[in-house]
Amino acid sequence: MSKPSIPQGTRDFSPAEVRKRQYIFNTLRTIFELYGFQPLETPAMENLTTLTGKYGEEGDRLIFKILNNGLHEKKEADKEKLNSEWSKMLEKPFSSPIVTERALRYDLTIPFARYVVMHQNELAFPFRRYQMQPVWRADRPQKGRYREFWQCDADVVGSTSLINEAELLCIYQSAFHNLGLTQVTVKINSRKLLAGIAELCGTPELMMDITIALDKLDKIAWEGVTKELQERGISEAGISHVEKVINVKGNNEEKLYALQEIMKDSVTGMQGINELKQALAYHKELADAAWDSRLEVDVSLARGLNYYTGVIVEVACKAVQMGSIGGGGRYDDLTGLFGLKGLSGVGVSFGIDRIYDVMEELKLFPEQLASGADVLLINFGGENELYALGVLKQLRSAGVSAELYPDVVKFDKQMKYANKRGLQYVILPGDEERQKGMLSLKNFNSGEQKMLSVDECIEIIKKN
RNA sequence: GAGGCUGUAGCUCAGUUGGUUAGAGCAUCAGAUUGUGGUUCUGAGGGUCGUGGGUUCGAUCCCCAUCAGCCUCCCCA
Repeated sequence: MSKPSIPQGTRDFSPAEVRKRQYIFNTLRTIFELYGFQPLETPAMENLTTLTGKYGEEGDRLIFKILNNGLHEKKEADKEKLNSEWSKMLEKPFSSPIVTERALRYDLTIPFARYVVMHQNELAFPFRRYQMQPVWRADRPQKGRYREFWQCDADVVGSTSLINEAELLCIYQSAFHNLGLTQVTVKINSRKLLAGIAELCGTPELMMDITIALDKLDKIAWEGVTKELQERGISEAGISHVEKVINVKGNNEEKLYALQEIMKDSVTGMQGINELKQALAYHKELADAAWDSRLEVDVSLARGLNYYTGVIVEVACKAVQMGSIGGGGRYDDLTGLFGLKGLSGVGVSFGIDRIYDVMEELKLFPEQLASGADVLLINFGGENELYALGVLKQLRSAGVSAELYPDVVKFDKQMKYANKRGLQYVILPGDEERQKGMLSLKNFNSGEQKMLSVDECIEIIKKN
């Protein structure tokens, strides 16, 4: 017999971990609902053709594909085809519907776009939805990177208003505030601003190259970026333009003001700046002064996914060495990929596994999440067992979460069980208690024990 | 796709410059204590030293291969 194990990059979540994760989910769900977003769930698997080509070349490689069933049952003619397709797959990155036609969900945005197109006639636009489900990526696991992880997304489709951007920024800030996660920075930029930079360089077609190089600024510093820009074919004049842009300092207003001067010859760039200004202006009206996460215009922010077209955001927590804990942006024609033109969308994503890791490292989970039921009834067997069942019923109908030890085993074993479970109270329904119609209630934290009626027990337990 | 580190009890890890019977802590079980847990004491069980091969009189240790896990780059949540 082999040792039991789980696939690389996946995890079991033990009770205490699930409680903490639910705490995050519940916090986010409350906010999403408060902002008027509706819940949506989509299948764990999608047709492979729905996913391929949406995440770039690297993304395609990371899609978990599902092998078709019943390959051995194919007719002989099909098997020849199967063999040749299989050979191709061994030579190069290649997929064939005869071998695999389904794949695990890679993110929540593309399935959402697919859903919107399929249900366009039923939906009231602008459609606001939130979705909290696992996604899978065939990446190599490392710190903060899993092959199965959960995303919580909020998107609005069918509206170009920058109020949406402002609302989503508020959702981020509100969520991190409610989770007690400080030292969070929400970075904001615009793809149009990046396009404007490329225009200024005289090489608008190299926007992606400039973007990718610029994105590495905090890792490889300006010198490294310069080198990379040279390698990617940007002229010296262009590089000096880029340098001017990234050297813009100050608060958000000052930065945008300065960028306006630099960008004045680029229509697209100016558009990006104006959008940022407008989004921030709306945000100012909507934001709560108590939220302490920073909102920072960062022209080096790029975002990998290639469907973004407008404002883009990314969230980082400076207190912990960890990749981004969230990201998002506007995509002008996402549903166009599935044949529905002219619908603009904007959304944000929370990486809840990373948020969990960060909160764990910073010890931000509330203490009381750890415990489960409130009280254990000791099983003394015989008539006492029946007496205990009656008490159990009363406790539960009063809303006290309670359990009876199901087996008649040694007293100290039952007590040890209660202790290990971290329960607050133990009730001893023994001979004496039963005869008096009372209960002994023991508080496990103080060690104090009293003979009480059921109602008194309920009152004390509920008060705690 | 490239590179680095680590595989010894259920868990976390010692260990042997190659030697007979491989250890500790935690956990588990039993007892001290058959209606009082969390503290303490006593005892017990538990290992193909990741797998395969090589060197050797002898390998958990050295060499090669392989698998798995962790980490870094790339990319991302």
